[in-house]
Amino acid sequence: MEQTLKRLATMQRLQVAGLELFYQNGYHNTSVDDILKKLDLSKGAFYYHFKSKEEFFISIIQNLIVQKVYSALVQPIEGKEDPFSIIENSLDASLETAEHNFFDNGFVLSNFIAETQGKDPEVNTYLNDILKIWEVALITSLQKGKSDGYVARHVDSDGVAAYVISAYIGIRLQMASGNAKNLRYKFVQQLRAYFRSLVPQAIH
Amino acid sequence: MEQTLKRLATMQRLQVAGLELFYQNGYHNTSVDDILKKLDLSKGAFYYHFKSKEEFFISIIQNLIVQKVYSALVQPIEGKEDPFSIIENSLDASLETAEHNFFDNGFVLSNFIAETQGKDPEVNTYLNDILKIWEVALITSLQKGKSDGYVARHVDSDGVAAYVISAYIGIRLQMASGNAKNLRYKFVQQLRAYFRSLVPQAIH
DNA sequence: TCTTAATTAGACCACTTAGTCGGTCTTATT
DNA sequence: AATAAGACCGACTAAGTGGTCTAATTAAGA
Repeated sequence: MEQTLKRLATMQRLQVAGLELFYQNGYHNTSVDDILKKLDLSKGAFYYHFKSKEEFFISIIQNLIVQKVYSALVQPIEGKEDPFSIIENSLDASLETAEHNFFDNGFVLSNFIAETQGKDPEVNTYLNDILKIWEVALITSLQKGKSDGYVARHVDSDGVAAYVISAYIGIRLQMASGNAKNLRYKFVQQLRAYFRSLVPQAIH
Repeated sequence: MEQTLKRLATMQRLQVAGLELFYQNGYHNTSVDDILKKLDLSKGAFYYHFKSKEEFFISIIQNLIVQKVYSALVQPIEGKEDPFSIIENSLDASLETAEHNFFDNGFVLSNFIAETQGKDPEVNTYLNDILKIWEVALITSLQKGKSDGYVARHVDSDGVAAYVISAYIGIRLQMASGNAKNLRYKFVQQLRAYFRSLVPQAIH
């Protein structure tokens, strides 16, 4: 019992430090030794808990990254109100934390997807699965919004979801290169203009 | 004279092969030897023409990538017609070539920007400069569109440009993970809806 | 043809990488 | 206290890594 706790604690420490370094320097550009040095641990410890660097990365994806994305982008839009406003709010909130994070390096998910494209197909799959979760949540929210009269009937929910995801990925990449505050403001403005075109028109 | 030609030819061969491999496997995940092996050249040849791997990469960026982006995304929107339709056309055309490229790994520029974020600040700067060129072209086009009556006066050209770039970056990343054709169609649909909200309203 | 310079070959160096393995310490069980 | 299992250490290996250097080859000009 105490044992398992210690085991999990060490694994968690490794994963947290690993994610931080992978996110900062990229997966291929971060060595296992880098992570170990940061925690004053040894090779033995690492390979006792994980059987390879890749498996380690996958465990990070499935434990930490899923969580991050879910709590920041999926859960907030599971309400019953106007999809457009709750989506806008969740994106804006997420951009705000990015803006105030001095070491922001872009959207974790899209960075890793870009890096593992072609190479590392297995890892890439796990990452895309997370994107898919977000996509489904968006689509669900939009569909419900139709029944509730918030979203125009003719709207293609799939298309809107893909477009929203695209825009978010792109703006995060640009924000990481400076001028985050300004970009965030512009983004929300345009997102709003876009959403306005998808609202049911008042009869006149 | 013959010399210079040969020199340039070899450099070009190295750059083309380098870009291909960097694009496929990432910059950090491609060794100089990989490139050399592909061309049956030796270390000596490489370091005779380029003084380091990084300088080599920068030369690729400034020769090949600039060209690619310019001819695909900047030049096509330098017309005098409706900005929205020429922008839409240039993006669609660019997505079409991506769709039909079986080895599409996403948008070259954004992939490299993501990879060199934090690490490799110099390289990152050169890449962002190219994005900037595109941004300026978009803004110019939109501004001209206002005088010509294609774009509503109240529109924030900077914001629209940033938003268009974002969306394009994001959709390219998603397209690389399969289902390209469908995504392209959805993207253009939504882009059109968005643009409609930025057109001057007919007086009624 | 002889000389000189441009270009390429490839052995070599110092260093880093992911992963292994025999051993050690620590904790739980009897 | 004795035993066993869990957790960790750190030297080591084999395969790369970017980059250097000398020698060989090729082409140009006299």
